[in-house]
Amino acid sequence: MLSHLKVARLRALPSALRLELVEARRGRSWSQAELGERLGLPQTHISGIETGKTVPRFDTLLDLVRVLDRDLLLVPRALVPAVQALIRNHMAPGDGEGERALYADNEAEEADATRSQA
Amino acid sequence: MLSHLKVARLRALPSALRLELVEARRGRSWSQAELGERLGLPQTHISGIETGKTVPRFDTLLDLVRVLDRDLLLVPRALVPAVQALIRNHMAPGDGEGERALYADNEAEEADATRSQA
DNA sequence: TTAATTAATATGCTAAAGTATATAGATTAG
DNA sequence: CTAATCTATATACTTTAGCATATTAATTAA
Repeated sequence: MLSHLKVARLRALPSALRLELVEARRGRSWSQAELGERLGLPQTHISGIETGKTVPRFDTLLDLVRVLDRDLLLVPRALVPAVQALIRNHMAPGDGEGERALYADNEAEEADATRSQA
Repeated sequence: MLSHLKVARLRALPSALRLELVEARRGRSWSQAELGERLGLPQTHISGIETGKTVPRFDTLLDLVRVLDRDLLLVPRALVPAVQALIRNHMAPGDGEGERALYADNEAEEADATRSQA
């Protein structure tokens, strides 16, 4: 039964994505409190998201990335590498803006693999 | 017009995204229960997400789209149109799969509860 | 018609997101 | 040094995602 691979649930946002968020915020010289004000979120929540303490709802994360001039797009798996290349190409090499990587794959990160099946 | 509008919080996933999820699932001839089994989610939860009753956490939505052979990518705003074009181009016209639109912008969903109660 | 499948809804519950506040540990400016 | 800023953490509280279950309605087939 190899088609029964259960998806390991993330316990936090992928570190690459979190890094992107922090870099984008700092690239604008915004403090966590400043970013929170623009979103109507407390500074503590921004901290929790950036440090991986909480997994935000999709709407929360969407608001967050949009304030940082980004968007979350639904992309067919087959096109992911192409989109990644597009983004990398767009980012000037050695850009001081802190625009670098994009969040791509699972990375397993700190997934809680333990899930008792009935 | 006024430039700095407060970010209106989504009360549900954008309808375009929800539509994509439903079409992708049906394209694979999966019932809500079948999809839920693969994710470890109850059918009722799938229903709630698809109908806009609940906003899933990011990890939940990520699991969901990945089972449907898609991914959520963080894309710089300036590149959103290019990525959209890339996706549209990739979708062959008349493709048997339910691959059509992609989720793009806010759309001002609002998602007022459609109370079709009896 | 009956029976099975699919999807939506309702209730109750638990876990966690989200809010508000205060504060400690850094860092930087004075 | 003090003072201010930024970030992480802690506590308490409210809201809601998520889980389990049952039910309703609509569809589909026999």
